[in-house]
Amino acid sequence: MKEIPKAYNPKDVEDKIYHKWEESGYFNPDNLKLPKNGDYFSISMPPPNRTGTLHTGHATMLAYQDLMVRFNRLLGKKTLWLPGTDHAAIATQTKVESILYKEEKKTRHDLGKEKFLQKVREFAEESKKTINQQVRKMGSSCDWSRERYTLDEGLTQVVKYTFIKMYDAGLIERDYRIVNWCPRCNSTLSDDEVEYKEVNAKLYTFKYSKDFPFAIATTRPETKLGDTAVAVNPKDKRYKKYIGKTYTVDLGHGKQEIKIVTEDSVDPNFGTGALGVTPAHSIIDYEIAQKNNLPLIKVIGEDGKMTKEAGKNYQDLTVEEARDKFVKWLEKEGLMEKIEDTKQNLSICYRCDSAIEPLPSLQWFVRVNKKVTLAGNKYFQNKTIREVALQVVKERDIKIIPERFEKTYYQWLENLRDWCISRQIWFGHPIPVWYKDKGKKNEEIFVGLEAPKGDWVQDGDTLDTWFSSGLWTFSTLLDKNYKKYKTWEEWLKNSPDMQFHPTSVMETGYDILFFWIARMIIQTTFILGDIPFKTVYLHGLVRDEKGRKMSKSLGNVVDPLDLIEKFGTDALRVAMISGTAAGMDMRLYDEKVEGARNFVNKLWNISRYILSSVSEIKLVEEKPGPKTLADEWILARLEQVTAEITLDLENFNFSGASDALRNFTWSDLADWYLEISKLQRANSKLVENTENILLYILGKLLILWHPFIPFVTEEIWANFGCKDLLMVQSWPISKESEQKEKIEKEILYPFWKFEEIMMTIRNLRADFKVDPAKKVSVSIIGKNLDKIRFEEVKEVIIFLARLDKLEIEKSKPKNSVSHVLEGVGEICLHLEGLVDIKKEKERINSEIKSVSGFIKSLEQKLKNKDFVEKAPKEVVEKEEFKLKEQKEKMEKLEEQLKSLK
RNA sequence: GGGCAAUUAGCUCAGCUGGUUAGAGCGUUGCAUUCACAUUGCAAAGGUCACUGGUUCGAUCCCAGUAUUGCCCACCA
Repeated sequence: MKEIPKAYNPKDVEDKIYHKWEESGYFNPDNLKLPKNGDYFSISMPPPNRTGTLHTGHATMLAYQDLMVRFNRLLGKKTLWLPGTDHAAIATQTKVESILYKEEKKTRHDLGKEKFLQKVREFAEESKKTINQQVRKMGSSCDWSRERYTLDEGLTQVVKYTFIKMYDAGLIERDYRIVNWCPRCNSTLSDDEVEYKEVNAKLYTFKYSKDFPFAIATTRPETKLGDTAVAVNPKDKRYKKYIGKTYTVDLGHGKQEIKIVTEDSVDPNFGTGALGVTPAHSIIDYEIAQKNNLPLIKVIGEDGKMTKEAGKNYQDLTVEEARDKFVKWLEKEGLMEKIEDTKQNLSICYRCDSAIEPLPSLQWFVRVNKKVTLAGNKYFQNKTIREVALQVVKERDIKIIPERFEKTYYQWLENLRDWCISRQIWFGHPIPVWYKDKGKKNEEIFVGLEAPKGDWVQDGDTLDTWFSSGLWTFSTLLDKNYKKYKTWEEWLKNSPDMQFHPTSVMETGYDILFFWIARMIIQTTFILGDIPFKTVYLHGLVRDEKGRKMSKSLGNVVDPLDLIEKFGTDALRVAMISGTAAGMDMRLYDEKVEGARNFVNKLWNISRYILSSVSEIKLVEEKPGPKTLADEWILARLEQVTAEITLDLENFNFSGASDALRNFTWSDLADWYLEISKLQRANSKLVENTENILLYILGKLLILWHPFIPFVTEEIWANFGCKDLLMVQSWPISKESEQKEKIEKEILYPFWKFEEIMMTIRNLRADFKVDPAKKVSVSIIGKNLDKIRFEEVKEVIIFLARLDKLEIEKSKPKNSVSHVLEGVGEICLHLEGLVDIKKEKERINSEIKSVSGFIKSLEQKLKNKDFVEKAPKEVVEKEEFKLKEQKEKMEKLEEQLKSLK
């Protein structure tokens, strides 16, 4: 007898087990013993931002990824899960700025660039430590020896090369365009980094001047100081006569020319139907201006204040001040017609929630609509970035799960504008561009890895953080010692770890489909001429109990570490994976994790029962021969559930796999076979074999559960006294050829037989036979079911009592039960009753009709060559099996019908 | 405005290309329980699969429409 604690206590084992794993070196694929077929499986961990701590989103991704990684490692594949962190330029800088202000009431400018960056680096380093510790807490089996950081030397080198290559190909250019400007972050943002918020606003309707023929409406009067046109719908009769004319107006800051132009998108029913065009401060207006060759007047500056061009009266005022002043002026001049309340969709910065100010600025852009041809690149042959990004998904080089997100992705690509990649942030990858005589007429530009000799000044901006994240799947696999390689091409080609590229799966939340997934596809196809990953699996977002998004202001943020503290990592992992479907949001709350914890404890006690009671603890690797029907049944169920969850896991149906395994473990194994085993072990002829079966099943079960709940399974495994760890055992799957035979002989037969008995007993169902004498007989026969589950047998009686056709009273069911209780070997009940032949005939006939229809449709399906050839084997086999089943059923029904006549 | 999804038990959700009796967890109710496990066992109650039509021998599933909710994108100046 071995002493095992009554309840599983995760706190006692988790850290200890993780240590064991880490020390074993098995996280590193170089240390795995591998079979000949060299299949690999790799995942790049989406690098958490170095902004602080782990949240539920991270916990979710870690649970899913570790599940896949452990499963594939057990399958014997060369498995790599590469961890790392992201510098998250804007997010990290913002965070440090707010800490700095809170603690010292200083801004980054008070400190100066170098000192401030030093602070950010320290903060990022601290965050990394915390995060890595928490990633370990989740049980992640990632290879720490390959850990990377987006600001690593090697990765920085890749970023530079990529920039240069894209610049040389003409895909990156510097241009003066309207950008999204965040006055608080003091930086540009890409279109995807802009969010929207509905706010109450005022809609002002006014005329530019007394002699201007009609009024316009706007929520932002102060920008009208920069208007150069008014756009009307070409079909709008009211304004037809003014189209093409130019008016000179004075808005109190000098003369300005307003031209009347047409634009299809103008809604004649909104406001006055006339749109004041401010080319410098609205992207739409900018596009209208370009079509009509209108000048730009920049009235708002990067600091969020009015510029010189806004006129003396307004210069240096904030936007709000300028608005008040201008509105007062309009009212005084009698130009204001009305002020109404309205709702406005305000654009805000996704990091700091400040209002975005669109304004023209000289920035670096990635051109998405320029056709390029790259030597040796199978994708870029006279194609644009947009076309290639579309192609790889449309042609299924990359598969997205769930599929519906492919459509979302296409839509994003259709609306895609050039990507602004320069940021006026200090923390990040400097842009590898140098200028001579910057801003002067004879300005020279140099794009390269290092500063050229002479009087050159580097671009002060940094790159969008997603520019470096977009390279993540391969930049992390390149040899750290890049100096070893003569050329960039050699580095890409000959780095040993590039054997893991393209990565097998990219697993992440659907919220960064555009931010990240799309960028990786764009950049990787450009640089490597290859895809970054074969499959994208998108999980949903974690919400609170009421389905709300977690947010600090609501105070409903769930800390995964709290849940781990309360229920253990394994429980949290199961809770996150079960009861969800791909891409669907999930709710997380204590009760759910508690349920999972209870299951983990159940598994613990199953093994406690087995391990503490067998005469000898040993690993039984060969399947013991079954001696009873119950043995046959449980072994067959194990095979069946193994096949089922293997298929589920391969098809990314994680929730289905965990449900199936849980049902097998709890209902079949614990509730049935373990009870039966107690009786079998009382029999001296069966005891040894039964114990072997228990040990065999437990061993396999631990492997099957390991990807889901690695800690508890590894801890139980240790009791077997094996040298090697559970995490590197072999997944129990038999060879394909054997599999088919097994299904016929070993799985189906005992499964159905025992299942039938259980069904009969449990679900109050029995096999009916109607004989010519109008009598119904119900019989239940099961060997080796003696003295087991008497409660269940009671149900049979209750069932019979419910069939009012049967003369139940006479058979005294209660006595029958006691009779059965005492009986040994066989349970046999026999009851008789009357049946309505007419109704029975009708029932059978209608059933025959439906079954024959079913058979017909199945036969048709199997005749269809397209289906037989294209559908997966399992599906075709399943259909064939169904046909067989239905034909048998048909025979039975016909027999029944005959017997009624 | 465009798109995507959801609507299944009191609650949270599964349901894998249409097939006998629609499932699970939690909750509720009753009973049991020194024998691996109260983090337990056995059972019960609880569903017109949102609604209306259509296709089919057969629809929770496919098609059309309606209603409600959520999300994404575009954006109203």
